Amino acid sequence: MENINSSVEFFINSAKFQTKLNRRLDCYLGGIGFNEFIIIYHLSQSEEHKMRRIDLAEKIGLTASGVTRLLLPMEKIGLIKRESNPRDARVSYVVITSAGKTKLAEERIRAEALFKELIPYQTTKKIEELSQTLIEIGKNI
Amino acid sequence: MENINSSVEFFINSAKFQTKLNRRLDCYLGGIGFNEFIIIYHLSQSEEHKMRRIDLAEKIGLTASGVTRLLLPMEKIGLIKRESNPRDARVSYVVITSAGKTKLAEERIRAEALFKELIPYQTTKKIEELSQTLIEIGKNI
DNA sequence: CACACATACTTGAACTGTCAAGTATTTATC
DNA sequence: GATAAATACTTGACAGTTCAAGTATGTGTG
Repeated sequence: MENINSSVEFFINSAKFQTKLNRRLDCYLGGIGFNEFIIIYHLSQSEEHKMRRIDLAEKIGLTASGVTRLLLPMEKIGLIKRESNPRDARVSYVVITSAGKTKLAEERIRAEALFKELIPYQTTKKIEELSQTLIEIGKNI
Repeated sequence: MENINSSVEFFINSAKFQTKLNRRLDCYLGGIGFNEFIIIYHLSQSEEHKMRRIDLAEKIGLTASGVTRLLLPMEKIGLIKRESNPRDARVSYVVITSAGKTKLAEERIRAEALFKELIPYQTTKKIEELSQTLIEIGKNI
């Protein structure tokens, strides 16, 4: 198969993969969607457990408005809260709450169990390499 | 970094990658979305250039209802048409029209140009490997 | 043959995320 | 220090997709 053709097939495969995965994850995780999981995951990894909305958007690949809308229900159920920046009134930080941390710990176990099930044992090594390739391509998008 | 953790990161990366790509593609292609492109692509690859809706759904990873709704506007602008199956009245085939083939040829050039731009030359080989791994994992979802 | 079950598709209601435009604030320039 | 441009975020209108339920048709079994 020629090169260019295989690149089209790759992007088609990848779209299918993600569509199916999102659907599976959204009903698999307990009451939160995959993107909500990703948000509390990134928050927990960040210094001081807080991030600016715009940085969160960049981190997860959504638009700023997507983040605004995603955070709304998360704030309502208390997974995150907002905190203002005294030096810049435009900014409002997203802070993970302790309820959010608890939720993350729970869902992380579920997510890891699913991922382990999905990834065939012998490809575990490849995954890290492939992950890196996705990051590389992602930079160009 | 431990294995399980890296699997979480892989799925997070992959989600980000796809979110960004979809956004980019949907405004890049001329008037059709990526999924519409994928549909006419698969139709053109299939025998007799037609498929059952349910098979199309499986092929692209959407639900049956997603396909119904995606095809509606495509039929309206004449990229595809429907054809009934004389042996089974439940089925309605999706057939690519000649306008659809023309559109595919046009958009395929645009898509290939973008993909070529996105994929760094030296990773072309890795892409095929990645593609294969995604298919493998996709089977388990 | 009748009946239950399976399959193919569609539809209403809801959800998620986009874009474009709007607000508020900060930074840079003259 | 006034004004223009940039930045951070929100909002209204809308597109795309899901789920659950509904319709129509087909298949298998006693």
